[in-house]
Amino acid sequence: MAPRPDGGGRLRPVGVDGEPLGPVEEVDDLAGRVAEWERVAGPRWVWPATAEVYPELLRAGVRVRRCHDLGLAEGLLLGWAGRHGEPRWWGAAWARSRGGPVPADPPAPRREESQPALFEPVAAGTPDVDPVDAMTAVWVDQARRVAGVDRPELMRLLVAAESAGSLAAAEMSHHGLPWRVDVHDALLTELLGPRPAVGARPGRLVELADRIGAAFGGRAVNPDSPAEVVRAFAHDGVAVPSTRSWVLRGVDHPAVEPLLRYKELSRLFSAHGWSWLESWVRGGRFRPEYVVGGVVSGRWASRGGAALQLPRVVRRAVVADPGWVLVVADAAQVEPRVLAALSGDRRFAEVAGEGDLYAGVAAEVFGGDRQRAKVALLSAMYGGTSGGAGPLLAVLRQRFPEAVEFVEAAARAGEEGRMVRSRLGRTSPPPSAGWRAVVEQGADPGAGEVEERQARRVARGWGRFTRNFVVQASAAEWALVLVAVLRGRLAPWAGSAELVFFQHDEVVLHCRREVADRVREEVRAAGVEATRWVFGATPVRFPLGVSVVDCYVDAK
DNA sequence: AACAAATGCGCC
DNA sequence: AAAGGGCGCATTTGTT
Repeated sequence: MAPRPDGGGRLRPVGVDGEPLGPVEEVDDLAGRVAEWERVAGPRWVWPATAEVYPELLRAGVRVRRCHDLGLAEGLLLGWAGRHGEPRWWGAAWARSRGGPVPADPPAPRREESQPALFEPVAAGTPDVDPVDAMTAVWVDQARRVAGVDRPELMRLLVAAESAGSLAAAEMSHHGLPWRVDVHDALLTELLGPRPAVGARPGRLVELADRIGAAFGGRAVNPDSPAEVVRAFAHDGVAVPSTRSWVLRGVDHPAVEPLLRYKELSRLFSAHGWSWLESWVRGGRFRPEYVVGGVVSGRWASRGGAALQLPRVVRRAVVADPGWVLVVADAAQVEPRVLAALSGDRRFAEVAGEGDLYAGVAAEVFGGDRQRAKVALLSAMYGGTSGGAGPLLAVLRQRFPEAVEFVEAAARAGEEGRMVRSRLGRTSPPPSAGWRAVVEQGADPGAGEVEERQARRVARGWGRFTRNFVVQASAAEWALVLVAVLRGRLAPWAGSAELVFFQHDEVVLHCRREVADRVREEVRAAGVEATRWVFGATPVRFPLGVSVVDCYVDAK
């Protein structure tokens, strides 16, 4: 399908090999035609980019079951080939498949002009090519490239899940997260005082700033300025490297307590205060825009409203409509479970059965000390060794050698500048030319100690990235497939149960109270199904904590 | 005045 | 001995 900026477009049914099954249709009401096709056939829509096409369909009241997002698929396939930086929109993909010069960027949509923007790049090169033909060619070419990777069935799943995720993302933005402005406002007033005039600080912050000044002997100190705060501490004979909260917590000075409180409240005020409410909540809904695959690891990013960083306190304002409830599903300890499944470490997989994984590991090797087990595992997955994690990791390795070796191998690959891949085939970007230059300089026989040390540091840094990539990206895939499966399972409940929020390993649904129990079961079943899709017959379990609540803050 | 980097903190 | 993955956003500080 080739949409036009004016709401019309061209489409044509094709078979699985791209062969035409009917004529190209040119319609003025694309949404209406899509709805008809959905009714009679339920096709997989091949289109340029869900984020550009689907929101408008949703506004017209049209949902689709399946799609193939050419841009997202292109990104995955380019990444597989180690060509992460190249343009991934469908026009570039088309040019690439023809061996022609690849246009850098899609033309900006220009609604007013008669020449539809999406047609331009094709028209510019070869005026006689129909965009529907070009898109079909890209789709066929992508299928061919998927078939060429070493586990085509997994890449096929990834491409399908990414597209399904893009549909879910647009639907979540469309539906929105239920948001009670009155509750949020009351919360802000309770913590900060009444809403201040534009440009002014709320009363509670002014009061805390005064206390901070007084604690520094009456000097004027702007608590928002780290440099000033550091100087003020120095003046009182207290050397602090920075004003980070965790640093200040270890400092003995009367200004610390009000400073910490100030930081906390000032962040609430500036990041999720009244102006946030005015910018992002409309008609009782918070509608963030999700960027599917926006993070290298395949996690989603978001644009606007810091949707994926909603602080716990403001979740109090997320309240189901009357007669509705929120079903909040949170996958527990996904990343270590993913590591268990990825590595095939039998003993580790056993402790990654049902229940608390960290406790299981603790019982196995750390004498029941859950905290040490957690530190050891985080260090394995992130590459950190602070807080005495190094020896703990060594203990972990003795008991779970394959699991630890799996992440160590990924780290070595990164240190050597090689790429690594997730379970389904998402590929880490190659390191930059600057990185290679530094690392190679360090390996040079004539290199000095400084260069060697820098090279080692830089190489290890990239190793930490690839070490984490294999786990984080595979975890993101499990969650992506969960969303895709769940979306399918919820289709019969359209209008009574909607996905409204997704955050890495947590989904929130808004549904009528009377269907909540059945929805809860769908969520659980989707978790089991996602595990089977991504990892096959693994003994590892991915338990989902599912709460049915009126308010998001009450989940778990 | 406009832009970029650094700082700090929220989430997973 | 030290060494910690991925983001978005607001504010301050430094540069042009």
